[in-house]
Amino acid sequence: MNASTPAHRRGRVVDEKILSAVIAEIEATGTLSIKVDDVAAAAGVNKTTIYRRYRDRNALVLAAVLAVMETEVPIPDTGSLAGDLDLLASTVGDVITSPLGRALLSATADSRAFADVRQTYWASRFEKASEILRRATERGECRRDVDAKLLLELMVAPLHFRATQIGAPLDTAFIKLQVERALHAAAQRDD
Amino acid sequence: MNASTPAHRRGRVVDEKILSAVIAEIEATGTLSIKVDDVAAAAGVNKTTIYRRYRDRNALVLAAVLAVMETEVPIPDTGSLAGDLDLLASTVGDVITSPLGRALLSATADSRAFADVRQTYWASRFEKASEILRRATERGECRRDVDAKLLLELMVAPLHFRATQIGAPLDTAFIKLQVERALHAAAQRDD
DNA sequence: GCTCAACGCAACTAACTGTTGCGTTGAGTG
DNA sequence: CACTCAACGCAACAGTTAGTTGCGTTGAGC
Repeated sequence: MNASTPAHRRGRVVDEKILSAVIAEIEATGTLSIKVDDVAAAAGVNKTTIYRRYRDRNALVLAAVLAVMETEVPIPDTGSLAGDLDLLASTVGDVITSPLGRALLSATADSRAFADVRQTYWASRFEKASEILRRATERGECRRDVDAKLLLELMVAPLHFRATQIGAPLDTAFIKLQVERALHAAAQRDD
Repeated sequence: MNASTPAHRRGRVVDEKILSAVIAEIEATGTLSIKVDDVAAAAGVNKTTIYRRYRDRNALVLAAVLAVMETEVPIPDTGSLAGDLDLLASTVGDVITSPLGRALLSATADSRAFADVRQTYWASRFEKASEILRRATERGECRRDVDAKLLLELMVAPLHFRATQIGAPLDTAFIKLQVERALHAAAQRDD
């Protein structure tokens, strides 16, 4: 990401060891409140080395989180709007219910920086997923005046709310219901 | 809550001072990660006294949160389903966007106990608000086979998602949109 | 084989949580 | 009024974790 980094080969190897250790630790504990000492031990690296690269623990966790979020999530292209939304909703559901996902989405109040990360994440995700609606419009499966991002937001919101607040399992029936509501909103008006 | 508490009059006064100090501190910092020393200072009470009543900081915060949540929220009764849902959505929006509400709803990963609190809160809230749908059904404003709790959940979810994840303001237009979607779901089928 | 940045290591400081022992206060009882 | 005993204040303490500092060690590249 930063081509200006001179850093001997050692540097890059250590970077990866640290960040993957952070992720492993977050997944193991289900919390962003990980201990720097644990990360150092898991990465086989001294604590001092970590603090030479990151200002404080927050910066460390933030870097690891950003690294994960940069992994591209493929945009579904099944040939039909229903298929695309179904696949997208399932994928989002998986992310939300995974240990790492839950830790990321729930940790918020303690850091303004993470608020930005969340907002950027969803904005980017909805932006890219809008491609689904664009293709659907070309196929005539979708009204031309549909707000793609809003439609996606309203489809994902119930999944997120149920997983984080209600605590109920994200069963396939519930996911399917959200997809159907989205399809209904995208459908041509009959009146 | 505990009738077996003998406690001289001093006890109850101190209880209230402590809990309200906790709430004030949460509102001020926007976090549940408050410092016990600060609470003690704000309550004009010694730290030891707090630890004599609550096992640890988590128990203290939990008690304060529960005390707040026990304050009854009035169920709207405007005479129309649209009016009731509009008022309900606005109230929920206010809660979600308030400093205290945001702190409560976002703090989650660090404590299993808080997960139960959230679930209980929404379950209780939707249960009581179902009365709105029951009255609407009696007035013929609502289909008889509507799942009241599900309808309310799907109306609230976008508000919560936008406030906590998207970070966008909860403007009246967005709230009104959710109310209209709920009304549409409750409406008699025309086919 | 020389150099210098990256790394390891140990010993700190600082902040916060939770504990302990003891002295002090004050509401209820005789 | 005097006595009692639980509730409270207080100070000092132990334990954990974040973050720092100074110095010795290593290893890639010239």
